[in-house]
Amino acid sequence: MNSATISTRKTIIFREAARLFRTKGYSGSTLRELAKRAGVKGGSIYHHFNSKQEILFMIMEYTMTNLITKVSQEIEDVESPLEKLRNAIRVHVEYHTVDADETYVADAELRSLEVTNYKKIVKMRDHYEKLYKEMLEEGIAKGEIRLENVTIASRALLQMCTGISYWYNPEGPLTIKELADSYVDLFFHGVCEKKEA
Amino acid sequence: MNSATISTRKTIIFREAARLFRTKGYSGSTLRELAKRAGVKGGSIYHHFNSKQEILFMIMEYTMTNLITKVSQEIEDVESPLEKLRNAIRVHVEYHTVDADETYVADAELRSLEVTNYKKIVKMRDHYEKLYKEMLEEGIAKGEIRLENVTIASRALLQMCTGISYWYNPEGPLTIKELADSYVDLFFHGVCEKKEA
Amino acid sequence: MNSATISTRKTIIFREAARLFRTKGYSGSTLRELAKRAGVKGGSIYHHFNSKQEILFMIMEYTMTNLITKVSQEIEDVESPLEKLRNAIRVHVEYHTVDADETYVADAELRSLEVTNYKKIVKMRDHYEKLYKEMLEEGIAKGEIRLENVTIASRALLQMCTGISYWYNPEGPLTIKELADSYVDLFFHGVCEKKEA
Amino acid sequence: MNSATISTRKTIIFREAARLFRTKGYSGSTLRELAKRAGVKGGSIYHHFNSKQEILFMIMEYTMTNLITKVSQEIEDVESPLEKLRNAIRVHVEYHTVDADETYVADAELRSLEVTNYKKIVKMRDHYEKLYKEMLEEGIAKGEIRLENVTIASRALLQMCTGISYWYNPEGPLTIKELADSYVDLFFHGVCEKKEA
DNA sequence: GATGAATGAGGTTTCATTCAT
DNA sequence: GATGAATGAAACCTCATTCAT
Repeated sequence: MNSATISTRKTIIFREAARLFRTKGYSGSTLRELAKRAGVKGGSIYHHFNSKQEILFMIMEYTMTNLITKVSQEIEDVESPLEKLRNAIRVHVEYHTVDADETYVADAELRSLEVTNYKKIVKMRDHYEKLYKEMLEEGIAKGEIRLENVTIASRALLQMCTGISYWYNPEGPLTIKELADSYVDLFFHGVCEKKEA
Repeated sequence: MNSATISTRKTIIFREAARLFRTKGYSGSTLRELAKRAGVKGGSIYHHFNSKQEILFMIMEYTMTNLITKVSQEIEDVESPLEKLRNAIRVHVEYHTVDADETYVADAELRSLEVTNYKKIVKMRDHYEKLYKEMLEEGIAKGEIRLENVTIASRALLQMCTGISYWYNPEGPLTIKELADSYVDLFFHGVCEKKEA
Repeated sequence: MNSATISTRKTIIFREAARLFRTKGYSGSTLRELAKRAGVKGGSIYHHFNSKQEILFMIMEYTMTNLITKVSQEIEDVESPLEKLRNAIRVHVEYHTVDADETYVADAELRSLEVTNYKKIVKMRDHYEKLYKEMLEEGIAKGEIRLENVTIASRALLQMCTGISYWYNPEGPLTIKELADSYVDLFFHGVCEKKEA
Repeated sequence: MNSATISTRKTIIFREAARLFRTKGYSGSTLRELAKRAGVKGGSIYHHFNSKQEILFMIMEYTMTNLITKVSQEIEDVESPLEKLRNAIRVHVEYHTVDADETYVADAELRSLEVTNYKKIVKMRDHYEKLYKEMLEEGIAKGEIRLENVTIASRALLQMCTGISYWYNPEGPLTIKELADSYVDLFFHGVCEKKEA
């Protein structure tokens, strides 16, 4: 689903679903309301999707695929681990402000997935998390990063950055670039003025 | 509701509700299942709570009250802003591992609150967030903290620490103390070895 | 149940039940609300009555007994059929303003009775209606009343007079006596100025 | 809802609802039974009506509209007040035997209406009652009617005539015309043979 | 492709009633 | 006599899904 170019009915439903699921949660959303928002009547959704669950799954799969692809591309040819991390954070933040609905849903609705779908998405999540762990480990190996627990750190980083889609307002004063820079700075150097806090 | 001492039927329902809401979400949870888990029959829940919504609200109110009280006490007589922050983070982390179900729900189900309840809880959240902003601002004023945007930083901190209740397993290898220390270290100093990353 | 003298808890429940059933109907009334109005807690009602249905039945039986007794006494030693009718209407109207709740319920809730109770009350109703039919027939026999259909007339009369308990306000301008006189006049002479309308 | 011509599922539900509400009262009726009587399964009713309350309201609104329209038309071009009254009573009686279920419900279930609906129907009732009061007043003005209290008389008349829908059996011996004539006669001349009763 | 009607399973809630205290 | 907790049946209503048109 290339949301940039084609805007068929299916795309509209997809996007409205993300928006609706974000607002009311998957269980709290009804297909009737989705239909209304998408400008169709009740059962028409079933011409495009086989079930409510399928819509959710496609949103999450689409989002995870995008995240993995974008971040992978961005760090592919970079040498420095810190440079990689900086790029990754920037792309992550950016994407969480552009497709804020989809990323919010992908983050919040894991528990609403049926078991088969759940496994698929968890696998993608692990893959994505692994990208960060590898960057951190590489940084440690090269002496650029000091860290006790890579798992905690990568989770903390992702949690903190993913949270952006919970509150970011594209019409607010902050540009995406400033936001990304703030997060990079925070994660790299913390808030203390001196080392011995 | 003092969950440590009394364990009436109401307390049991309360706790099972937190556990259930955490697992399946508020909308995805049914009172039938809650009743079964709490060991009562269907309608008996309504002797203790007026509605499903009320249970949710009580969980969130209880959690926010606890968080505000605990953190306030912990920073009350402390001089150094960094010491305050360290204590606050420790209490926050600790509480998110002790009442993990309740804190998870309090974090994730804001959107499931009806408008009146929503306003009350948001007010408490703002209060709680303000505690952190004030610590950060005090730290900046005293030259112990360098920071561009206090709002972003406090949100990032809370998001990152709150995330603990999403994955922490009390039977895993990490002690709460180690966990708290890791988060303090991360937020204070970041991951970079040197300043010029 | 002598409502004039004793006022035990049972009497209070009885009266509040009539008031409640009148306002919300039998099916629309709950024992919890009745309990609250009567100043007791939930299940205490069952110390005085065996079931909700029993309360209803007692209200209706009490009312019909009263009506039959009062009217019978009032016409017992009277010669003239018209005088009898006048007295009966007066008593009927009077009682429908005094025990307005009970009479309203007795009139409106026949359908809420279970089959055994239903039969008993219908028998009393028929008895009561028969009193009026007999007065009318006696009046016809003595040439004081002209009428085509005694059943229709007695029903019309009772319907019209019973309706009082639907709207009569004891604090309004009309006295009970004026009201009764109006109904007697209406039923005796109609509204036409001349005979050939 | 033109019950004479179209007979869609919605119309069927509407009519069965009137019949059911009449038999068991609004509160005493269940949508399950209504569904069964209308030949649909449970929730299907909600494709045609938004709630049980809406069905009740529609029955009452439909009935009051019909009554007002029919009576208004019938008296519109008539000169004599008594002739008007005669026509009005005839139409009223007729309609209460034709749509006996609906008129019964409209009469008996005022108290089951929610506040907004209640106000609307009471307004229509007042309008209808006013038609009768005006006829009576006009008759008094022209010297054709003698009457002390127009309100009492119009209420007594309506109560007495409306009562028909409580017992009229279309398969019984009485034709509608005879019935109407009896009521007109009763209300016009009363039952007394002579004036001085 | 779209729609409106229908379904049936299940959701939250209510309520008469029972019973140990 | 009174109470508060508990029950279970049933109430109204919702909703994902199907299907004939």
